[in-house]
Amino acid sequence: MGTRASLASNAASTRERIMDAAEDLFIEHGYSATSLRAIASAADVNLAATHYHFGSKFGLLAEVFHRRIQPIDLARQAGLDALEAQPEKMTVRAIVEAFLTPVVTAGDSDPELRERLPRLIGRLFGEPESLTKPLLEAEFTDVASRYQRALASALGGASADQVAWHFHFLVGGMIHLMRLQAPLGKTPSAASLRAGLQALINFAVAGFNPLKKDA
Amino acid sequence: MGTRASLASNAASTRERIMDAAEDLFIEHGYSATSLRAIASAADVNLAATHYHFGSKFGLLAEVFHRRIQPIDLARQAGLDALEAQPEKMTVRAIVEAFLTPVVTAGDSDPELRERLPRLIGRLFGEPESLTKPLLEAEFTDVASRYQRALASALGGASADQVAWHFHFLVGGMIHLMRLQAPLGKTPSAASLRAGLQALINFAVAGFNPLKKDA
DNA sequence: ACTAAATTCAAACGAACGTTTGAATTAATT
DNA sequence: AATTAATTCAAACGTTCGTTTGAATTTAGT
Repeated sequence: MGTRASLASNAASTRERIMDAAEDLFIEHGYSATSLRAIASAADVNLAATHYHFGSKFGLLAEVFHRRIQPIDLARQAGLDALEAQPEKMTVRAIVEAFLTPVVTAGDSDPELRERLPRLIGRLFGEPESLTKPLLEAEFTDVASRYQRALASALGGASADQVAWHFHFLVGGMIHLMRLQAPLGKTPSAASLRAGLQALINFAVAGFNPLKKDA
Repeated sequence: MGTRASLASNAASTRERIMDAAEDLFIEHGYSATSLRAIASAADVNLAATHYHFGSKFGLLAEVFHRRIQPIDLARQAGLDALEAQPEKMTVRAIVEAFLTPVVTAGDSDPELRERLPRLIGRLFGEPESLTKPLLEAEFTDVASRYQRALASALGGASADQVAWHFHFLVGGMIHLMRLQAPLGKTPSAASLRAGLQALINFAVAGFNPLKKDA
């Protein structure tokens, strides 16, 4: 019996069906409340296929997450690279935009992805830390601290601690935005993700303002 | 066999031990990943006691949540009542403070509570909506919309939609603040909840500013 | 002290869980 | 066509889950 798939013809089809179904169910019910049997059933594959392709339930989660977060991570790195090449454009607003926009633009080509990606991120940040820490440390910690350094610089050398707090709130607003069907009383009316993102950008840029030093 | 406790002598002791243990474990591992056996064991009570006192696992969660959120809810209502009695003090900052401070002041008397309360709230907002919706609708929706109305008024009649978006981000920042040991790269150094709350107040007040109308 | 209600307890219920097995089947290689 | 590897499959592994039962025990009321 093979231990892991490497490259085969229609194996990707099974793998992808499992990942798609898992993503849907993780979003809807969370990780712990989603069973591999429910995933296999929704994907119309045999239960054992989940372990054959992903090794374990957590391994499946890791790949589902990686598939979505990597493009965002790369876009964020590229966005900061582009700003660093033109230092005169390195404003707080530009940095905030570079951090936030990949979340929506990553799904520009695929309408289905555009809907699921934010919800997956919102869900994952809500899972217990013991579950998410290894995932986020692999693909979020680096870019987060890089953006904090850029913000501190653009703010004229503001305190790293204060920048870290504000960056926390920016991320918190982003995550909360990605859970729009969320428990906040009435949801805003024309709730397109893009409009919410623009509001968050304005909110965060204005929120960073008090930290600015004239230097 | 009795169906539910009403008032007895040391029954409250068992009830409270269960709720305390459940709170700890829900915070640490989330709702689904926490078993009633683990709760009963941590509380040093018989497994069946959980069903005797709370009816079901969800019933236990509901009471654990209610015990913590109700004082905050009442303080928030009282804070807005006080501001409405003195309309000249009804500023954006005062409203934001009235909304946020109960989260920390509610635990002023009990140091243990001060540590657990924010983490419980942070955890609960991260649970799947199907689980939290009935809980939050009972004890959060009303006060949230009341604060949104107050903010819209203090901002000189700003658009309800825009206020709703910004209030979303305020709540998102609050929740994220309450998960400080969170997955954000390095945690800010002197991370007392009160310092973070002050930073969030400044962030949010500045964030609401662009909505202000001169009217 | 007696009675009745409230509470605790050990034990078990059926169901669902993640995981493993080993044979059957399909695909790739020579 | 023969051989090997990759994948799918039905079935079961042992464990844990939320819940229920009914008797034992403790507490409250008279």
